[in-house]
Amino acid sequence: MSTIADVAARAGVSKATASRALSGRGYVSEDTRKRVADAAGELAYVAHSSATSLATGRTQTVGVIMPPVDRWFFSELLAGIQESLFALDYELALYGIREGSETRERLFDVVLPGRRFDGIIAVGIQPSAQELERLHRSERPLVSVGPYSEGSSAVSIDDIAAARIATEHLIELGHTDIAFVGGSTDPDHLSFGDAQRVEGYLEALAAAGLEAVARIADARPTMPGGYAAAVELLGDRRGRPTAIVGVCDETAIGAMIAARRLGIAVPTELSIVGVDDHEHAEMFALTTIKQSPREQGHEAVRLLRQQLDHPESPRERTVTASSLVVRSSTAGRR
Amino acid sequence: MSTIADVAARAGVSKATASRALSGRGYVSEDTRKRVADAAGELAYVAHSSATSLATGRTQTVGVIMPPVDRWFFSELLAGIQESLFALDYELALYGIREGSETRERLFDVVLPGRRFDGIIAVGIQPSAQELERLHRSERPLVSVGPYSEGSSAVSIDDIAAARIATEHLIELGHTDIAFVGGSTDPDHLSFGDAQRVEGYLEALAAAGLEAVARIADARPTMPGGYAAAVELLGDRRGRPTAIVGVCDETAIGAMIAARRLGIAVPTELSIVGVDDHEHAEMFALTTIKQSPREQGHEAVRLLRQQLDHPESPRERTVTASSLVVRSSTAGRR
DNA sequence: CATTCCTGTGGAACCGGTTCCTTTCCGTGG
DNA sequence: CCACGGAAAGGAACCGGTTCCACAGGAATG
Repeated sequence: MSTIADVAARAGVSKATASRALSGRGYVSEDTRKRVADAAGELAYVAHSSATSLATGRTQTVGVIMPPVDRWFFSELLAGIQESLFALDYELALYGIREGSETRERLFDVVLPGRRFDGIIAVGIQPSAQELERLHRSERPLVSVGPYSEGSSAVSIDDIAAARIATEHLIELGHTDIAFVGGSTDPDHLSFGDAQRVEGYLEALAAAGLEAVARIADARPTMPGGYAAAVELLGDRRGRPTAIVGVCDETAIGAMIAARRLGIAVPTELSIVGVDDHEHAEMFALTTIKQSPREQGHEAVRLLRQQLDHPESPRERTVTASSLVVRSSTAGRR
Repeated sequence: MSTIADVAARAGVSKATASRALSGRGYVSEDTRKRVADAAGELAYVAHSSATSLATGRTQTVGVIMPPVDRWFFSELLAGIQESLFALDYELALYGIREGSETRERLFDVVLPGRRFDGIIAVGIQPSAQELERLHRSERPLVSVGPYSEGSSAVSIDDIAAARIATEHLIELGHTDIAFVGGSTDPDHLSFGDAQRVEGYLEALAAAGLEAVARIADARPTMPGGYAAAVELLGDRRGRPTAIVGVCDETAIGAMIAARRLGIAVPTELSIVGVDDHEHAEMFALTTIKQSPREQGHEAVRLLRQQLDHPESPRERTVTASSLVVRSSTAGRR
């Protein structure tokens, strides 16, 4: 492995000049620049990243803190972040967060102050006041995706609006008995965005004077979760709702499959609407609210870069639009 | 941000002693060690990772090269890798590979020689001879998951056996007209493991003297992919097969849903078997071949660590077992 | 013609750790 | 009593870059 000293020697210049020639900063004659470039090429020289980081104070790495990527939304988001970072020549250090706070502690106590990265994208976590304080002291810009924290940039969907629009769509179709699948009585078990979706559902009902009939079924935000919850919800033939709002498309699709198994026709006997526009939504002809997690990933990187390049620029908050996509899982109430 | 010099000054010792006290290497009196530890605690000292890397030549980072995590298998695998690396105090640098080889080139030309990580886990890619050569020259251990390359450790499922067992199961049930969903006529479009699954299917048929009736339907390894292929395959009422092997569970589930839509009863009129034991397999009562991608992730890290700690140790190849899980999507031929 | 400015380059310091080498001190064995 | 060995600690070199500063030479300006 060759070092910049080797390159300099071969090109017959000093280390300083070689460094300038390669980075393009400072005065170097065209002739010298070329000689250095050739020497570097011949030696297949690549700068040692740790040395560069130590000297410059920048690591060209972004830390991404994220829940398990087993949900479509997160995997798409990660793909978006990856694409954008790659285009900007940044590395991506991935940190998973699980239930146990052990991970989280170590992240904030050791990893962050280790100055391993220039900035952070935190997905779906709301840092505590103490954690925010640490972040702030570490002087590293943070962009959160999902929850919004004072003093940092954020990109989020308006989860309240999304669920409200979904619910309103059903109300407009004449439904009055609309259940929500995917809530949780345990607030710790409900992600920030999912909690807001519950809220949006309740808002829409209240606006239509239907708050009294609100029904929230617990379910994990997965297809089996939606399936199980729907089996229970729809089991009672007379008491069952005429429409369902799923906390996300996975849940909605699970409910849809449950309905089919129970012999309940969708959409004639039961309307279902989801949120996300999951890649499977089209196959199931699911009416849903479209989000673009991949684009949110791009946006998160854009915001982070803004702060990396211009540390004094104001924090921004991007709220991405969501739109209703009507397919064939919803129909007017008979 | 405090440095080790600050800690040393506060504890009244030299940098060298402070370093030894904190790392636990070399002679330090118990008394001094404690003073240094206290000083470090008071200053909330955390070593600068770039400085440590530069000095030691180790980055405590593992590069993970992986296809998009939108398939369940890969997201589980990633989760497994993450868990194990975290437990070992290693960072995880994630690199996505997409169709375009641009990513791949940059990876091998710039990222690898930049000595950003101590070792690599490559998932589902078969490095070219030239790439292997580079890897070898960079002296960084490689563990591949999936394809096996000469001179590196690998963890893989026996994909051939998996598909063979699935197909044999159907043959034992009396099926003779068994289609495979999820092949591809374009070999570039078929991952290494998926190609082996096609092979296993053909092997089983051949062993039963059924090679003449082999039918391979093109489909992407996703639920919609399986759905679309199955709709076409099952559309012809008289020519349709009595059993289907899916290249993976997603495809198999897609086929299952297609069958239901077409009014074909599973398993009485059509048996379906998948490969993976996807988290949704149970909900669909899908008979399948169980893999444990998460454990494969753990295993990959174990193999890598082996090489990091003992560079001269022989390369290992782990082939994880797969077992048939019979649920209710398969039945004897009527 | 003297001053100033700008370009091009090299020497040396620096980033923040780790580690080699040396010195001092003390206890032990011959 | 002296030689020796091991514990404890410090000084300095080193890892491989970047950048500050000094300096030389030529062009432009007054």
